[in-house]
Amino acid sequence: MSNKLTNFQLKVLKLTEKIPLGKITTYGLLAQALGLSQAARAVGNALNKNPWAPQVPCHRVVKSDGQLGGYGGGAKRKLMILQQEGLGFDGSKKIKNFGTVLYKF
DNA sequence: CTATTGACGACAT
DNA sequence: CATGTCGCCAATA
Repeated sequence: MSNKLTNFQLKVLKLTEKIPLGKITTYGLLAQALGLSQAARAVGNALNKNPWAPQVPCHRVVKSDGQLGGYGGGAKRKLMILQQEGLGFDGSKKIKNFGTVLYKF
């Protein structure tokens, strides 16, 4: 069982798990919640290894400008899931009412 | 320990 | 508004 998670990963996954249905957050905000305001990249990497997906809604984490960002199963998958959760998209690339659906810690 | 990589962010052009 | 460049952080080889 070589699935060993670092402390950093655990923190990220834990916060991600708290994102309410129908809302989203950003990699940067997650990083800030961890005290690392500039570790957005590292956060994305952590979610990429998410061992408990989709139990941990990593699909609710998007980029700071309202774009989707990436997803382990493919960006398309992420888009569909978010739509199912009631989120709207602008031109199929940006989240509608970004500021409104954005969940802040 | 050093180098490379990657689901990012901010700014410049 | 679209693209490019630099900076940041953690994980991995």
